[in-house]
Amino acid sequence: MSQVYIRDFGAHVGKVVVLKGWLYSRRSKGKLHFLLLRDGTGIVQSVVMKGEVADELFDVAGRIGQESSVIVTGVVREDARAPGGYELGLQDLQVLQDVKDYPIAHQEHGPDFLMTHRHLWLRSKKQAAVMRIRSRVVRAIRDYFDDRDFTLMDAPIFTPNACEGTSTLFEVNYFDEAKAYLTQSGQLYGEAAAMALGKIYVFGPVFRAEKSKTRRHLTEFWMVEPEVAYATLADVMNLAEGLVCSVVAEVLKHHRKDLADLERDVSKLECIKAPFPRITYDEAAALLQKLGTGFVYGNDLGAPDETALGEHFGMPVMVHSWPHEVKAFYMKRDAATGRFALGMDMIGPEGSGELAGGSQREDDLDVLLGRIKAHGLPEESFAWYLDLRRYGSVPHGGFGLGLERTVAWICGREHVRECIPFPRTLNRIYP
RNA sequence: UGCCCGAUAGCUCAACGGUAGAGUAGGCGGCUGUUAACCGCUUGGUUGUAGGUUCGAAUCCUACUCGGGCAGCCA
Repeated sequence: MSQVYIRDFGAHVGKVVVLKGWLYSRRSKGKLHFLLLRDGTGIVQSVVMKGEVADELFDVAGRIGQESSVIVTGVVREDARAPGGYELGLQDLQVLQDVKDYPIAHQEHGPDFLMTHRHLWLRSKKQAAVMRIRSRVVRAIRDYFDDRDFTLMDAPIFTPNACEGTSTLFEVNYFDEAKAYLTQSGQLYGEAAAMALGKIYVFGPVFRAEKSKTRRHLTEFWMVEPEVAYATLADVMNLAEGLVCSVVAEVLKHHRKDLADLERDVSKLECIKAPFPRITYDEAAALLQKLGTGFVYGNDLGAPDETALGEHFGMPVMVHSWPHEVKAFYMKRDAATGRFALGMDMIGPEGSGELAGGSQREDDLDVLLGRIKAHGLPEESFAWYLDLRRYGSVPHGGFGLGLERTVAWICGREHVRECIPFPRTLNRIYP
């Protein structure tokens, strides 16, 4: 008789099993207790009937508090009245710790309270479901690239200077008198890696010190950044599209129960199939005029514009060929006019915002050098990056996909702070 | 950083110038199939901080602190 996880109860009907977990909640009815037990893989109802167990054990079952740690022995039964279809007929109960006054109740709580108790909030059904899906998304991302012979090339987290020269960076001390910065993107290192190994991806945490406080922002978040030698903008879009389709399919395949617990409308995910709409910036601008978002041509897309585009298509939409003024210095421009940067933003549906951004990179040494000067960036800091254009430069490109925004979209969560175990935001670094 | 909103019981909220209340959680009791179980009783408060107006302030005013939403910036 050994431990069986709740997830596997269906294969143990009629058998006596041991469940090791915690008391999630209880409903008592006189000579009958219904204990909802959780073990990290799910929640199951355990039935304790007076007369079927020792009186003292029955009393204990009716007394222990929420989140008490318990080891329970019982018979797995199939029963339509039980949530999830299975229940455990309790025979023995061992209490490791009887808990009093667990802070989080089964009721509405405010965000500040929940975030302060994040270490406990993770035990709740929906949060656990989000974390399992997050784990699956990471796995699906890695599988996608690994299956296509990409090499994982981790970029450093300490960097000597800004990667893109735009975002506000977190500054840290780096030994005596030296300053270092937490990376905001592994892209430039990814480009070096792609020149060495052809197809690579960087996957790790990045840091942004901008004082953004919206439901789409974290100061520390995870980003996957593939980079491919000899790739064009179209190749980059194909890769991003394939990745997102694969991730959504994997979540749908393995997490129906979690999505149901999250009350996610899965029809919104089941329709996510290639090809995604691809429109130029100019086409997006014309569409936004028609949709009446107040968009001004020449600007970057604002949050309301992104939401409108996502609503209009009901699919991730890739907006490409941007006025170069609104895009980063390292993006290549179109050969015909030189007006447009060969960049793309993938905008998710349902208000999830920009899920990914990528581009074909500028591969000409002199052009890139000119851009660095024009942007007032310190040339010496980019010496190694310029070497990539000096020694065997080739067309190449890649994108960065925000993990938490992707998870938030798939899980139907309003806020990205629910989509990382311990979020770091403008106003919070505890717990 | 700008604009807006909020802070009252452990938690979620009500009371909007006149004795601070409910639900929930906790405690006690009842109930043999509950699904946020239900029923009865009950503990629980320096109304975020500091000042001001007033006979009287949770309520009106000012500042501060903390938090939330939106925008900008971005993934």
